[in-house]
Parts: sequence; C-alpha cells; structure tokens
Amino acid sequence: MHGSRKVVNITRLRQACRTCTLMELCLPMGLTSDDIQALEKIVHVKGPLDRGAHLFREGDAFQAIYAVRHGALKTYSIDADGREHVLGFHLPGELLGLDAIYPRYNRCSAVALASASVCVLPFTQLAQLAQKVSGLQATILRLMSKDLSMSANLATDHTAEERLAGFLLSLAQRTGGGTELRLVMPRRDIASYLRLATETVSRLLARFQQEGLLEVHRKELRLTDLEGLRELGGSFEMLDRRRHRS
Amino acid sequence: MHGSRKVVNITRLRQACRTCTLMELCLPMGLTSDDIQALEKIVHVKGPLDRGAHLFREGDAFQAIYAVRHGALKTYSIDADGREHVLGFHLPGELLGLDAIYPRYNRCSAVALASASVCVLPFTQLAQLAQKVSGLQATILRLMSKDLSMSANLATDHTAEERLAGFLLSLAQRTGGGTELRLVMPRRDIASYLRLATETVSRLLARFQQEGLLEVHRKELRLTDLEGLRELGGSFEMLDRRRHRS
DNA sequence: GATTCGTATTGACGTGGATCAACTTTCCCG
DNA sequence: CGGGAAAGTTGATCCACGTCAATACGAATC
Repeated sequence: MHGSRKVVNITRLRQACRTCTLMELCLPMGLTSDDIQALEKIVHVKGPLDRGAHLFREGDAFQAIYAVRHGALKTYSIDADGREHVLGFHLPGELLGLDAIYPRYNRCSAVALASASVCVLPFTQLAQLAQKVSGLQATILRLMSKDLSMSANLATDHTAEERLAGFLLSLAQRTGGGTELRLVMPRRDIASYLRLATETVSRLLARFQQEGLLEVHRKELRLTDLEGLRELGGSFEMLDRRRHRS
Repeated sequence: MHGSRKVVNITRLRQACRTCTLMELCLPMGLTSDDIQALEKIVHVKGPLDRGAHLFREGDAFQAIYAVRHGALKTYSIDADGREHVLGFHLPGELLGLDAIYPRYNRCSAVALASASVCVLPFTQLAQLAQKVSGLQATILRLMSKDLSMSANLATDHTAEERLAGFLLSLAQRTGGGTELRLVMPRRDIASYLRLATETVSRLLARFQQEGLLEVHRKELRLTDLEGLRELGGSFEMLDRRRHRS
C-alpha cells in the first residue's frame, strides 16, 4: 500500500542456497554442491512482504511453489458463506503451494503474518531439474508425503484440548525446539486452523496456565511442562523429527 | 486364513497396463506407449485379497505404493486409546501408501473392504523410472497434490450433514458418476472417516431419505436429488473433475 | 428353521464447545 | 499522547452431536 521507507524493494534476486541457513531444512537437503548450483539458477527471492501482503490468492494460476526464508505466512480459503478457514501456517524452511499442482490453480490464498520473504521455485523448471537430479525429486516427494501425513493427522478427531496442546508442541518443534515460543498468528487464526472458536482457545490457554503447563504473556509462551502437554497432545507433533541436534 | 476354494493364488503376475480398463485413471495417464511398457516392467499384481486381509500394516517398512485394480480398501490407524480411525477409502484407479514416503514406514494399515486386487509399484524403481519419464513424474506429483487437497478439504469444519452429503457425492463420482451407489464399507467406517458417531450417520441417512434426497436400501443408495445434496455438501466433492464423459 | 453374532436403527439424555454479549487490553496512526 | 479499532478475555446460554441403552434386522453356521 505505502511501501515508502524501504530503500530498495528487492523483488527479484538470485540467492545462494549454499549460504542459506535453512539449507538442511529445505529443498537442497541432501543434494551435492553441483546440484544446488543448478537449483540456484532457477530460484529467486521475493520479498520482504509486509504483514498482510498476499503471496498468492485463491484462483490464481499455478506457477510456482514457495519456500519460506524468514517470517511466517498462513494459507486460507474462503467458504461459500464468506468465512475464512485457515489451512496452515508456514514457517522458515517450509514449502507452500504444493496443493496447487493438481488443479493447476491455487486452492487457497497465502498471506504474510509478519514481514516475510520466500524463495520462488517456478514449477515447470523445478520439475525439469528434478528430472535430472534424483535427489531433488526424492526430496520433493518426501516433503509432499510429509504434508500428507500432517494433514491426515489434523483431520482425525481430537478434543479441543488435545488439538491445542498438540499444536503448541508442533509449533515449538518447528521454531527451534525450545520451550519458548512466540505466536506470530492471532488467536483467531489458531482457532480457525484447529476448528475451534477463538473463545475456546483463549479459555484453554488460561486453563493450561493455571494447571501449570505453560505461561502466557500475550503472544509469548513458555512451555513449562512439556511432558504434561505431550500427554494431552499425544499424536500431534510427532512428525517433526528433523533437526536431531548436532 | 482358509484360502481354500481358490484355484490359483495369483500373487505375482506381470500385468499389461495397456489393457487395463483403469489406464486413464491411474498412473499411465498421459504416457506414451513406450513409457507404459517401461512401467509394466516394474509393476506386478497382488491379490485377490479376501475381505479383511491386510495389504500392509502400520509400522511396516515402506517398500511400495499401490494402485487399486478392483474392489475397495480402507486405510486406518489405531490411536493411543486403541480406537480405530479410518483415514481413507480407496477405490479402483486410486493410489494408496503415498503418505509412507516421508517417514519411510507406513503410518497406517490398509485392509480390503471386499475382495480386492492392487498393482504393486515398488517405490525405488518407480522413482528411478520417473527420473527418466517426465510424464510419470508429473503424474505422481499431480496425484499427490490431489490427495493433499482432498485431505485439507476434509480437515475443514463442516456440520455432520455437510460432511455426509459431500461424502456421498464424492463416492458417487468415484464409482462411475451415476446416481446409484453401493456402500462397500460399514456405517461404522463411514462414521469414523467423517469423525461422526455411527448413530449420527444412521440418523442422517434416515433424514435425507425422508427429505426426499435419496433412497436407502441397506447398502444400496439411490441419490434422487443431486442438486439438493450439492446444496448441503457444497465444497466437498469438487475435486473429482476427471472423467468428463466421452 | 433355530441360534448366534455383527451391523443398523431408534430413542433418551448429557456435554463439549459454539454462540452471543459485555468488557478489557493492546496496538496503531495521526 | 490520545482516540479508535482490532484483539483478547470472561461469563451466560444453547444446541449439535456423542454416549448409553434397547431393539431390530441380516447373514452365517449348525
């Protein structure tokens, strides 16, 4: 809207995957140096996107998939009654846009939750490259398979309590594995993602706190009883096995 | 258990994809004759599996993905409390096992709902072939992407009514597009898949019938008011766009 | 045809979480 | 710094759906 104070709006920029701190979380995972070099040739960076700026919108023709570099985005769609449903949150190192491959147009919109930048991976070229580089094909298949598992997991029925506990644990994993975490997204989005009412999320957080499971200070959380949360959250976060700590 | 009356248990058999009636629903979709020939070399048929027989079990090492030839299977997993959750139904032409690629072991079990046979696609070889045949890689990516969309769709919150109506429409599409359909799976499985109680499914079917939307006779359904069902089911079945009618 | 067992239907009741509403706090942006 | 809007919390009420229980029906076995 008013992109003033920015010195340069770096929208297209070659990016060295090799110097990217997310390398081992992202597509280059397990590729040789030569392969990564080939990948770099087709990737470019987009952003920073301001909070609230869209990366793509529902109905857009499918062109590319994206890898988050920094910041956070959410994907959502609007149902027949005009209500927004959050489909996912996307943190650094994660891909988005994979569900658009099949129908050839985006089935959801993606918007930045905070200032964010992404790597743009034009799909046609990416698929061509994957044709040559077996490690890249394998990585793409694995990441898609992982998304499948995660979304199947969310589809199973759990109580509000279980879903929220699981979500928090998953978020903690994905943001570095510590016990402190910052909720970049508003409560309303968490609620929508977990198919709960905002009020329920609020109440549950309050309850978790008074049960000594965690401390809430606005958007900052501190998980003080991981074990207790795991007992509740159960099967939710077990998919983030990566980052074994080196 | 008592596989007596079978004359031959045809467990490994080369299969000509080219003569398969499912060709344009399955992996060969859009491949050249030569490519299909290469595919045939790595595929073999398994089955028939008796009702109740497992194709694979949760925890098995990941070896292959499968395409249903005839019959029907369900995938399910058992939660911490020992309760079964149905994750999906798999009808002729559909793939299963894709979610096992990432974790390298099966996250769910697959069992035949009725006598069924499948094509076994050993994953390593399939991936190698996809490396050479770009159309195959593209098809795999598309089918995975489709599964992603479908499962995201199921994860969104809808009333029991909407979910059941959508499910029936989707099933009708997938079984030939007509208005008559046979529920191969018991009510309990439908309920589990839709995250409802069996009783709710039963009551809703009764209500749909008395509202003139469909007729129920045991496992046979006749959808008498597709429009009415679509108004309820809304966004559920819109993914099965294939088979434009020729 | 009787017996049994799993599946389906139907009714009565309880409850988790949605909805509605009032209020408070924080965050913007001038 | 101030005012207005969005975000969050908390309480009161309601209802869709789950749970429990009883019954009916179908398919398989003898």
